[in-house]
Amino acid sequence: MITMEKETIISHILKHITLSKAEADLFASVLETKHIARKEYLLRIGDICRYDYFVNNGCLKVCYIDEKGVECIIKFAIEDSWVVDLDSFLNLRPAFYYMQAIEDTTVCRISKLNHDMLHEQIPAFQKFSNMRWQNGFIALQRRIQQSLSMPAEERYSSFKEKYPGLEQRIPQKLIAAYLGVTPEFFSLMKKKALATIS
Amino acid sequence: MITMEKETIISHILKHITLSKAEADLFASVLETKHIARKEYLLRIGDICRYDYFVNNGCLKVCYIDEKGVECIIKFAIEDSWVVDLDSFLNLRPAFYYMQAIEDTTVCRISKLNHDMLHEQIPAFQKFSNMRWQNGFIALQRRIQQSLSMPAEERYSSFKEKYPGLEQRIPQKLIAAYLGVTPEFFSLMKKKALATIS
DNA sequence: CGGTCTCTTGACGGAGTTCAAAGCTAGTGG
DNA sequence: CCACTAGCTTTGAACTCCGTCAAGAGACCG
Repeated sequence: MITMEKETIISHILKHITLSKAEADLFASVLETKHIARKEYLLRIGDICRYDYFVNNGCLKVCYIDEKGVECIIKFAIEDSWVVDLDSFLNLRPAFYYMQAIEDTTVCRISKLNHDMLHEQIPAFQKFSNMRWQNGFIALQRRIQQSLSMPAEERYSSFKEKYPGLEQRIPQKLIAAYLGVTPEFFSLMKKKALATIS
Repeated sequence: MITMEKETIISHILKHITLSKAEADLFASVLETKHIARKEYLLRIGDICRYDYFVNNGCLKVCYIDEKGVECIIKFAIEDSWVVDLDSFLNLRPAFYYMQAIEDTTVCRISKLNHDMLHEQIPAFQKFSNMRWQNGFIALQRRIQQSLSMPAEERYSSFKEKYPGLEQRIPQKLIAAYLGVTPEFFSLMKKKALATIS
């Protein structure tokens, strides 16, 4: 059965590669749709990440806990984006990251077994994967630059560009955790920014 | 002709995938060896990165200049590692990074045309690429964590783990640029670390 | 030798943290 | 529909890490 969620993910993929009808059907057949309520976990630290996820709607945070016990957010997974703990998924290692729903969220997931099968059966899918990780690599490089050489205020601007509208949907302490500053400092920073404008 | 440099890169690849004799020969036939003297550039900002490089020996720095005019080093390319400005190479965009030799260096390079050809002709090569960018992605994620949540001293430890012995080969201001601190602060930090031990 | 590059040292300033307290919001249950 | 609580946000003071500027000490070329 082809649900609306499956339609979305397939049309997302078709933006990047071409699939025959048979290939698209094969792909659709291995997708599983899953709902996660706000505050529920999609993956916990130490679990093995056995699925690759595509977010249909809602929003997840991907985090880890640093040595001081502080939650750091490395990415928000919003609608139309992929999310996986790659190291755990590929190498069957305990997950370093955890993923938790910030809003009620719907995802499509693909098991590792099916993921490998798709790579074998569909050459274009291999190509899609390649593109995905190359682009992911480029995006991460950009984030490293920013965290190395931009002050919090500019990182905040980048956040707003990268996730338009997300600021209105989530508590601001999560933005602080994404930027790598304390909620207290983030609050100050916003106030100062406003004062500069008016 | 199969030179020593070509041997090295091929045996590097064979650690990860299997190639037939014909495939290995095809691969070897498109490699070009190139020498870069210390302080020479392999790529300048704004150029198009037309090759994918494998470093046989020596060392390069991969850098950009931030808005304040400071050189930031995002990676050292030492012997047995790959280096390319991915965004420039894939999308034919002006390079954001530059690459300069820190020591006399020998590389093997593959043009974009041949790179694409290898992907078409050798399925295993596609797989190798995939692996490369997935691992690159995992490594970058780790570096983001570090720059977000570790003080300079711990980032310094990671540097020493990641590039064993490199510290002795390069000026310490380059390490500071890699860690994202000023040479002055780095000098202080090292002194303090020594004082703590003794 | 002399000049450039690199490393060290010190005084000072600013960005961001920590801790603590108080004010706000938004659920939640009665 | 109100009251209560838990979590979020703001504010402020003291503190830390790290940057800037400046000056001197080595070190490595030509």
